[in-house]
Amino acid sequence: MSAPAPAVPMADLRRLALDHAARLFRTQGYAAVTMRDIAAACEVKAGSLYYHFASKEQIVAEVLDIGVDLVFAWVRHRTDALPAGAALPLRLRTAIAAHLDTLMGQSDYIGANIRIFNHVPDRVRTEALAHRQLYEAWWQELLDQGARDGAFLPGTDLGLIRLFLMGAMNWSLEWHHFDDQGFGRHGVDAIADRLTAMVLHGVSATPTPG
Amino acid sequence: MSAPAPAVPMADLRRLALDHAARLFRTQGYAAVTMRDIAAACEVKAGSLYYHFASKEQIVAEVLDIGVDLVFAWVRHRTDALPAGAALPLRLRTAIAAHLDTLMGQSDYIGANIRIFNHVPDRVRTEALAHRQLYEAWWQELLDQGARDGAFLPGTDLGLIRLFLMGAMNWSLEWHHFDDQGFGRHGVDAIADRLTAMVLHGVSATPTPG
DNA sequence: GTCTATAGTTAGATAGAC
DNA sequence: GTCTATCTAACTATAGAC
Repeated sequence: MSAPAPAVPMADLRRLALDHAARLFRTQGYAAVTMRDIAAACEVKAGSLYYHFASKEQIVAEVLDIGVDLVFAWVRHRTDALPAGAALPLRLRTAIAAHLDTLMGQSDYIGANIRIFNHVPDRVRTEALAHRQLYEAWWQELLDQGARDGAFLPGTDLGLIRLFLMGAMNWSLEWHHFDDQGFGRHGVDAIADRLTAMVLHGVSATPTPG
Repeated sequence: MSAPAPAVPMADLRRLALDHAARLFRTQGYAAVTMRDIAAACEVKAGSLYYHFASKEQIVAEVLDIGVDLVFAWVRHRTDALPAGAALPLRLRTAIAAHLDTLMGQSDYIGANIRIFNHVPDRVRTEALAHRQLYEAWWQELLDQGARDGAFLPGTDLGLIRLFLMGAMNWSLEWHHFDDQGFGRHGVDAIADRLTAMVLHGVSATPTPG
């Protein structure tokens, strides 16, 4: 089972251009990718893109939002499929696996979002930030619900824990490659298990002090 | 005590240009920053930069390497100052605090390194990667030494743990701002304490299963 | 060491043919 | 719906004045 494609149907070139733009933005950055580059990847001429998009800014704005939509939809889909009373460790492990699955899978969209977010024009970034914050709020609520259920040590700053966790997950973009001989050999689920275990129980051989 | 300035003396404009280039690359990306932008920030004309640098590629190559040099020097300085027999928890906490101190302090260099690494020309990235790997190897050795001292649970994959930790630290670029009302209110040491505690002992209220 | 001026190239975007 | 052609502006880098 892998993350679904975007649900919104669209003209072939429009969808193809977004796919290629996401890949090019992720690998080369925002300013380095030209409308001619995107068009060439689609095997059309640059002028054709302007039938489907008003500007380069519109393309990147859609790419950024699709990235969040894809990962958010897949994480919700997987966690919604859990039994109603599932406890925090299982819910957390499932959400982590789904997030990593999208990052490490076929989605250039969320990779582009993470890598070029700070480098897009101000208007685009402001709107993309609002979109991203809805997703981050979902994670915060996952953790806050766990706290209400008594899953965490008293005094745990779950805002900070969420940021540490997002960083640990999103940094996998920098080291995970499906075709390498390194950590790509780990399955996504195995990596998710390790990260969940570290966040919840740590890796120290000695018990928590205090 | 804060991270030191680069140790290599250089002409005023050369150093000034690197400082501004690092800041501009971090905030805008690589391709989006022009030689005219860097020059304007230094209050000179673009042609003047070519007395000090052969090309834009040379500027970005130096910025990337200085970023690693700054954080590596500060992390080593702080950990070298520990007592000879310091155990892993203290060594890890000190290294994490030093790394975060550089990221959250005045250094745009390491911020630029992290944010534009994937978007610089191939030659530049290849050389910057080799430089970066020396620093990553230092962290791996820190953890491996801890393992030899019995500090970690048997079966811990310290390669993965290092990647999770680097991600949690480096992602602070995305949320830490000294002038905000958010997590910028936490001191660097307090954040380092929380991250060290999570990695070593986790945040679960219940003991490690199994 | 910094400047002006400019060569040569390429960018985003548009108009109108087909 | 895609094309060709093109506008205006901006880019890196260089040459040579000062």
